[in-house]
Amino acid sequence: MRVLVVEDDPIIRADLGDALTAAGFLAESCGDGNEALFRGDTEDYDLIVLDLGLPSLDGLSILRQWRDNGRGMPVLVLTARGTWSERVAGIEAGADDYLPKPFHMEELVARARALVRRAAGHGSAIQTLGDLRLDANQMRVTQRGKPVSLTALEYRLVAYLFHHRDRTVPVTELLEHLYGDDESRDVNAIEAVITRLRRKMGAEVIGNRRGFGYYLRGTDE
Amino acid sequence: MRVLVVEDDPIIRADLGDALTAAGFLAESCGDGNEALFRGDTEDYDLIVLDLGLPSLDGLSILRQWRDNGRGMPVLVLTARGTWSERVAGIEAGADDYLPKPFHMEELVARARALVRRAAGHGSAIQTLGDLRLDANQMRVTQRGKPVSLTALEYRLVAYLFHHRDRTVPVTELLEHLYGDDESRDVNAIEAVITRLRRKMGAEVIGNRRGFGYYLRGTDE
DNA sequence: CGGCGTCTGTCAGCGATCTGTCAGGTTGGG
DNA sequence: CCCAACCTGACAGATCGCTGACAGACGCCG
Repeated sequence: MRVLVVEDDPIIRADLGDALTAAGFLAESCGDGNEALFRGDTEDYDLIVLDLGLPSLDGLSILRQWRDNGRGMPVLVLTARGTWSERVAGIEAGADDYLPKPFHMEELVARARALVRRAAGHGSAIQTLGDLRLDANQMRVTQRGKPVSLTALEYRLVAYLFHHRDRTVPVTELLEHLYGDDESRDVNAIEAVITRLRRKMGAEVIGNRRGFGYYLRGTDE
Repeated sequence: MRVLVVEDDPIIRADLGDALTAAGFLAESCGDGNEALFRGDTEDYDLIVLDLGLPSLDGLSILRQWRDNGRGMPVLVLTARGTWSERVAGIEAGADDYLPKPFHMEELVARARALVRRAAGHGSAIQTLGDLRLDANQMRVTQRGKPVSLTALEYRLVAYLFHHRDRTVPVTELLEHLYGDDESRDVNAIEAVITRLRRKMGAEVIGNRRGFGYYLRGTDE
């Protein structure tokens, strides 16, 4: 899950990044409005956390431009003053959720998860597929009730496949979402992770369609 | 836009109904938890506004049960006390948005609209032509309901013809699209692929107009 | 600081599958 | 009738995905 944090205050930005990273997101951040506008337009994020109080370019304008350009990713808006008229403005501009400062990191994380979940079309933080179960809150995967011990990277891959269970996910997409675009990784890196995952969960769990990509299937299918 | 308001206080319930009706929704309401549970499970709403403080049955339990039953409609949760831990609980249970009382009706309406808007954004990636069906999500093609096993290249060709079903596509265009411009492939490469496709799907599916190119047609036309 | 264990990307080799090429055959228009 | 366009089967080289081995990176702890 790739998330972009747009926030000018370096300290808050770092805090947000840390919290989201700890929650299993791949967090990138940016403090400049124009850069944010560009990256939101060109890159593929699962979520954007957007502070409205930016110095260079108004957050609402950025959001509006994204929407005008047809970008539909979930956007969680942060703002310092919590008047309801401002909330309405944010939502009308195309925000998916709204969080007034000050807020608890736990709440931000919960809302971030909810947005990603909702975007994926699922209602609950706990999802099951076959005898597999993914708990987004605890970042745990269980199989037949038994916990599967996964590394952070492995979990992110499984979680991504889980959220896109109805599709075959191209390797390029996995590369984009597991690592930032700046990092150049070999396709083989994904293959290595897949191999390790299959060793842990059984070869049947993750399927591959040559030339297309990977997909998840319950082991009891 | 059909919306269900679940709220035990008759006055608030009426206010909500009025505001939503004025906003263009078709509002139904209900004050009892068990009835709400049933209607949410069996009826088809575009949105549900759910008060957590119900006498008979806890709102969170209702929500959780809906989600467990696979009901994915947007749910906007209302609650009296606005502690952040409660919000987290609501969101974790599968709420799509959260509004603490007291709130302004304008904000509720704005959020309701946003939720419905977002849920409507699920454009279908499935196209049909004759007895052929192309699922862009799964990157799969079915014929008369039966899946056709295609390689990546074959799929790309079919998908391209599908997207340009209304015209005859020149071979040069297919070459350009299937391979990068830099790669020099023989026209015969395309012909080979076409042959393989016809063998898999039946010769009638892909037509050719001598000197012009290829086109797709449903096999039952 | 140094040692230790874990995580993870890279490399190389292997099968299996895919797919472009070639060498014909077939068709259709002029 | 002739030529170009198209079809097709066979085949070999290319590609893709899988895996084991390895080493650099990182964090942890004494």
